[in-house]
Amino acid sequence: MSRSSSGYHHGDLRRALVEAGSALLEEQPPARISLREVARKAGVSHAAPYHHFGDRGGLLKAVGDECMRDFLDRQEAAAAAAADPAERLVALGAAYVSFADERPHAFALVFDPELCPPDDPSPERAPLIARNEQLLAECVAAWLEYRGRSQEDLEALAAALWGTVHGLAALVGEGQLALEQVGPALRALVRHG
Amino acid sequence: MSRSSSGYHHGDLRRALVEAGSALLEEQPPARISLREVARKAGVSHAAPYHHFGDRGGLLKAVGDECMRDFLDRQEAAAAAAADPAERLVALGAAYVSFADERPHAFALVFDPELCPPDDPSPERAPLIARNEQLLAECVAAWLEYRGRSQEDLEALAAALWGTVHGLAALVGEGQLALEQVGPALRALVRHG
DNA sequence: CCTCCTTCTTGACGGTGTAAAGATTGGGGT
DNA sequence: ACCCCAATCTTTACACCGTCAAGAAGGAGG
Repeated sequence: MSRSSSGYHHGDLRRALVEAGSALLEEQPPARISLREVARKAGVSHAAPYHHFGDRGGLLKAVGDECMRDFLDRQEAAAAAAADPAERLVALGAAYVSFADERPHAFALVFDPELCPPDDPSPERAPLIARNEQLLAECVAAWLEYRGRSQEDLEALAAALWGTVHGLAALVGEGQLALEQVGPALRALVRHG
Repeated sequence: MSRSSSGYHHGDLRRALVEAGSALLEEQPPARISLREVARKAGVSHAAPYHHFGDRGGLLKAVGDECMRDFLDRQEAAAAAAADPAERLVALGAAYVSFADERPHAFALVFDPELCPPDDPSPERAPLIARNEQLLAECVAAWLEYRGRSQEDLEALAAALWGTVHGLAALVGEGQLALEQVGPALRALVRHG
């Protein structure tokens, strides 16, 4: 079954393709990844992917889902390891930025509006998005309570923090900003109101 | 000279191609814009662009330069129209975000690390980058003085503000955040330290 | 054992980026 | 005035790509 080295019936081609795509993504931006190259890397014909993913976008989206999972895992692990709510918020942001720094193409794919649309209702993506939103909301809510403030503008504050961290991450991922500049930048932002 | 409708010697093909590319960019993301389609739109053979721009990337970069100019003009106009340094900083950010909202593909192109590398030393791009950095630095410096604070961490604060605004702009441009959420988000960020 | 259904291959089509070679034209030197 | 040249654009060609249609291979259930 899984030990068939003869052409047809690969065993678990879907996973193999996603892994091949993920491997290529470490060295190439999403736009440069071709379906045929992924198929070649997985040792199958160029049309094989079409049965598992409808088209090129489908494959890239599956790879993006994998990246999103990694991205989320990292945020959750960082949040879990923090002591108090303030540290937790910082750890969350640090995980966000360092992911973009270490895997810029994966980060770009996750936020590519063509390949990974933001309002994707698919059963693979939707729970990930929900979990990420919830994680952020929880951390911000805990921090607000920790500081003894009202939860009134929880949503707005969450959006603002998301924007700040996302912007720094994007700039780092695109090479516009060095990772070392992020820490000082955030410290300066806290210092001035 | 410029009125030659017969095939060869277009007159000002370079500009025509950039304009055709810019027009396509209003409806398509950079990745979907093909050299041949741009050439077609300009009424010229598919290999014509190669004499003016080395390759596809060259054309897209030229289009990106044009977008960057628009982007900068908008920021400068917004900054010039503001009364005091505080308003000026807000206006700068608002211009940044609204550009990403109105022309998401242009925004994406300007910050595409493949097509428009961040450390591009080319004579078209370098002055634009410098001008933008200077504009931000000036606005932040003026604001610091306006508030009677030290200019010590000017650079770090500029990076932080850039990150914040860029993040919100990117999220809006990618459809992850609605434009209406940006104002409340920033207000919440100011409210809490 | 035979059949069916899933999975994968082969082959083909149009589109793309790019390079090489050929056509056209405007302008400078005589 | 002419000729030649260099710049500009076209034509042709090639490899690669995404996608679709048809066919082969093999496992699962009768």
